[in-house]
Amino acid sequence: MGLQERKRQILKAIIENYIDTAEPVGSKSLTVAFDRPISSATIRNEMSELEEMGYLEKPHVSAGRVPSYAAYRLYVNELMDSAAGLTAEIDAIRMELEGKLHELDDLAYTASRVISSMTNQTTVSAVKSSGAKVQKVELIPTDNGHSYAVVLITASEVKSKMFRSYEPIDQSAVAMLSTALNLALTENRVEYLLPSIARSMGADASVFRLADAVIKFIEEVEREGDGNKVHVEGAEKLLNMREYQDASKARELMEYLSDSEKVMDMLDEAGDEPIGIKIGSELGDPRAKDASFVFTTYDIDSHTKGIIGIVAPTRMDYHRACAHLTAFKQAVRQLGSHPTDIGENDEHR
Amino acid sequence: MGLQERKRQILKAIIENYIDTAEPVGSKSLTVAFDRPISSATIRNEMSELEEMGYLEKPHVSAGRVPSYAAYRLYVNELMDSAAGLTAEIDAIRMELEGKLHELDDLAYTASRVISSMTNQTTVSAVKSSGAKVQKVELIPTDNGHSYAVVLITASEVKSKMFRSYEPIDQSAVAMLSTALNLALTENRVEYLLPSIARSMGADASVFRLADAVIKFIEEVEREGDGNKVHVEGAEKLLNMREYQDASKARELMEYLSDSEKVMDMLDEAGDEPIGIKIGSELGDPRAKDASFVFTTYDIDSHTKGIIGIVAPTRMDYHRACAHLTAFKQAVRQLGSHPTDIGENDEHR
DNA sequence: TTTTAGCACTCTTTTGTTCTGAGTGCTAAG
DNA sequence: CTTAGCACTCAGAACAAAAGAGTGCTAAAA
Repeated sequence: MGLQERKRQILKAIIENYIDTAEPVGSKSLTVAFDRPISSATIRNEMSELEEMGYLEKPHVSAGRVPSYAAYRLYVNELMDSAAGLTAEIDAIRMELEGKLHELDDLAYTASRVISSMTNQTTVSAVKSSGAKVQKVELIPTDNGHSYAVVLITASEVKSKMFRSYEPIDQSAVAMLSTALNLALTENRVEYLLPSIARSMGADASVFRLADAVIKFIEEVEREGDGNKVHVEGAEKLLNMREYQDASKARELMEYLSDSEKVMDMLDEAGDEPIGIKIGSELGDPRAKDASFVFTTYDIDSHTKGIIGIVAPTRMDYHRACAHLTAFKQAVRQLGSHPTDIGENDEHR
Repeated sequence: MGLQERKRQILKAIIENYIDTAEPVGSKSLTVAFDRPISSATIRNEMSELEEMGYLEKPHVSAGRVPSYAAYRLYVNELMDSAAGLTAEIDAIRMELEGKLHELDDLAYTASRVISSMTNQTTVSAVKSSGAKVQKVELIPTDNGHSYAVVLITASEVKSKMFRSYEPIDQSAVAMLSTALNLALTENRVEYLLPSIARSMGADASVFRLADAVIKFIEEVEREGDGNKVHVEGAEKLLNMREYQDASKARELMEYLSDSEKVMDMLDEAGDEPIGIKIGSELGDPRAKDASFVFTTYDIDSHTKGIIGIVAPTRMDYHRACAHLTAFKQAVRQLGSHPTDIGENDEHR
């Protein structure tokens, strides 16, 4: 159902104008926007057809037109100059980003801060590790004699936690426990370990309790990975936008952002496209119906994926957002693909 | 300069009324608020004196009166029913809190979420560890042969980080490095270690680099402690408040909250009072001049302090806020003072 | 001396009205 | 098919009047 070339041009101009000004655009203001000038009347005709097709709406009869959801969808799919043709700008952004993202460590957090301040928009980011397999456990005594640091190592991640016990713990029993735990890990039978420990060293209750706590921690790490926290950065920037001058509108959206596991879901669903774009109702929540989310996912390691994106009104500058995220993605790849001599990598959460 | 009893009563009534309604309160509406009824004219007289003394202001001549900064200060200092007389309510809140805060682990984050949702207000929290002394380092090889988990143990905290090296690292050299590092730690001379390592094992560049990275990490942990991140929870709740219906007002305050190291400063300054209250301009930032911050600090361990507080318009319900924070403080104390058999404790950041 | 009723006065808020301007849709001519 | 012209619509601004809330002051009552 291809749109004729001129309609596309007009629609594109309307959208970009609206993105810029947040104000309904009228036929007159468009006459200047073309090589061969067209009269406002002609544009009006086209506009009214575009309206019939569902690409434009008017807030009221004597306002200009405003792009509809369908228009934005079309815009990002077909009309927008693709990020591909933008290498120069992207390179510039990437350079700037690379200067600020030194380590994969804490990437999600840092990146959301940096991108939020570069774009002056709200960003949302999250990290999820799944299927992480704990491969090794270390029990490290601390000097006072009754606390233990427990360290788990998964494919490419360390997690640690401190446990304290009221009574001192018998050293040799802990050594045995450690061996047993690691053995159980390689054999994948951690869950059966506790009873047998109870049998073999039942006397020493404190070791048993330590074992219990450690096993719970192992299971938790394997089950939940990284805790899946979602981080919203620069929420206040939404309040700069025309469409969120109304406090209760803004509040709704912010609630959606902070409450939502939707972001995690997107990470799960995210296909292979480099940049994902969810427009308005595609976000699947009435509170976010006037917002869009442009995001990208990236791999931190084989078990850990990250997602980061920009949230803004539907009339956001998709082009710029894509550029930034593309640049980010490149910067990460470069950061990751370069296990330099001592590359610092992720940490505990 | 004690205020006569009746003036105090009237002022208190005005403040509490205003806290409740956010609307200037007039003389008439107060006549009902006393045991022995007083006429509105009398109240008007008192009010106008209170105004002269600087406790009341009027937005304009035919509105009621609004408490001034001085009034709030007086209120929290003298007028407000002290939290002490509230044990029943506090107990109830504490019970609820205890149900939700199981571990010191991640306390700052969890607590801010829980308190924000209980009070329906914005909370700010932060953790700072200072003077932490790294006492032990473990270098744990992971199976692939060229990555190392490095674990630091301070007084009561574990921190870990993964380092990768491109080439495999010689095991025995690492063992030596580990010994050297721990020795240097006990002797407090980590900073002198690197050159001597370079001398003794200069051949093996990868070990040298690992050493370098680990030492940097040690220094970073000792210097910066926990990274001092400030966490703001429930920012959107500000947008429910009358005084932040204006988006740009709200934006300013939110900017202040997320940008600010002021919270950290407060933690540093915080004296021994159980609850701190900063009203309006006391926050020392024009962006926060119409807000107040009620906060409390707590010890996670001897090197780690936390702060958590509630942010709201100056006409916030100080009483309730204090009750919640007092309850929180009690809950934490109970959590901490109870190093049960296996008490789970804090983690890496 | 203190309290209170009464009343004039002030100033915001609300409501209603008119006016203006932007932008459209339609018609008829190019 | 495009464009000029024009009547029409409607939101928002500007203005005016009315309503309402609350005060300050005065003079009488306690």
